[in-house]
Amino acid sequence: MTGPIRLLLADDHPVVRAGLRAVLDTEPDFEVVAEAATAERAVALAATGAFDVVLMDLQFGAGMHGSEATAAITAAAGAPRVLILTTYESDADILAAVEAGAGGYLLKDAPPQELAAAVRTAAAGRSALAPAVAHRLMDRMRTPAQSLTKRELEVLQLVGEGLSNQQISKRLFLSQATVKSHLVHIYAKLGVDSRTSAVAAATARRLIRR
Amino acid sequence: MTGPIRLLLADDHPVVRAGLRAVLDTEPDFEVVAEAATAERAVALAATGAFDVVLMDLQFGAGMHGSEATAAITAAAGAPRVLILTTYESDADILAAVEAGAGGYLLKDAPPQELAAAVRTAAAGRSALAPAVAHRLMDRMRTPAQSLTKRELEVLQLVGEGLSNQQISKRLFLSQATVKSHLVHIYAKLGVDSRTSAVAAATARRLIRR
DNA sequence: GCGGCGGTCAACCGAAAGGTTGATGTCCAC
DNA sequence: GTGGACATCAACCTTTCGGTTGACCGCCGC
Repeated sequence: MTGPIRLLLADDHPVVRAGLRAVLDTEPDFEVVAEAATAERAVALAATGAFDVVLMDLQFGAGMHGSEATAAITAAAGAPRVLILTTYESDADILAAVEAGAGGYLLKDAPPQELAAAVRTAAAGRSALAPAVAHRLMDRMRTPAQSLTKRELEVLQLVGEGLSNQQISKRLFLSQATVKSHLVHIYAKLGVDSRTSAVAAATARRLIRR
Repeated sequence: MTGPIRLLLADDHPVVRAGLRAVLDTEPDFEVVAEAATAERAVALAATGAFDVVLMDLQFGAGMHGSEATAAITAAAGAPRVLILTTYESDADILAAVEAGAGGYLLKDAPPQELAAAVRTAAAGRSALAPAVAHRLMDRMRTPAQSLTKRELEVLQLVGEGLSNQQISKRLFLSQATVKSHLVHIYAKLGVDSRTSAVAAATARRLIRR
């Protein structure tokens, strides 16, 4: 890398953007080139090819979700690396982000030097994971039997939001039979026997976000 | 007020503190005197009397909650004004903050100039509310209190822990008919039609703890 | 190629939950 | 002491959910 690492900050909170800029601009090898207040704007800016690393929030107030934007950005050839920077770590979020092609997953409570190190790691083409996130992934590897699949987490997340099987089937373009099938597997893996206890168990294990 | 407005920033995210500092330090009449990464630390610092306004987050990663800290700070004579600065606006959060003596309630997605204006408003002894928050309070005034009774919350809490009506009835020494009766009232008050969506709604409004 | 896994769907049944009506009793406020 | 809010329970009915069995397909690894 000849020049500085060129950064795009994507977060809907002006204060967070200012904080990231303050923290990262002091690093001599970084250059914060632009900011985006929406995921859509981040996708558009990233397509210009003017960035090496995108720092991407997951939750935007409205519109596209961060993981969708990540997928859109990384789909292009010569795309910048995308670093997820969010407040929570749930299996559902982490899997969606990795699936979307994220080059790292950080938590907003990270100290500045950890943040800077992760950006350099991502810029170098390696994966940058927050310790808490890495720990969760290791746990998942160790016990693959009782871990939920991506699809199961997707269903469980919607259950946690209070949707009925009918509503979930429509949201995910499935039949109710398939939703029930997933739920049966989920119950077995979590050792429960109802949707409410599944949500309680999943919340306790931070499998889904509340 | 003779000197500048002296500020204390209380937030567990280094990035957010840096952002607030960056945004507020550019105002000539503000002086960010100190930062606190925990609510406990904020209470201790506020007691020194070296501040005019405290910018307080509600959710800290661990330990005391922001509304508890607010109550502790405002209880003292000659206490600084406390401005809540958080991501979400739930009825329960807002009420707890007002109850605790907060002098304002802002959302983190506020533009910097709105933030600065709110700080000056609070320093002058007036109440500073974000438009979205003010709107919620007006809504609450218009619609009569529809709050859940103690017994209903008790039932809802158990529903949230994943118990069936049968299990709840045994736990509370009731018939299933009574449990169902409570649930019907709960659904009506929350505007939902299933136990899972009731839990989701109650969680979002911080009516029950998870 | 074959088996296993993940994802999809159908049909069926019993159990649980949702919804309604109506009733009793207590407590408190006006 | 009358009305209202809260809590308790019963009977009844409809809908949803939980559980099972069985099936088909695509993908990946051996």
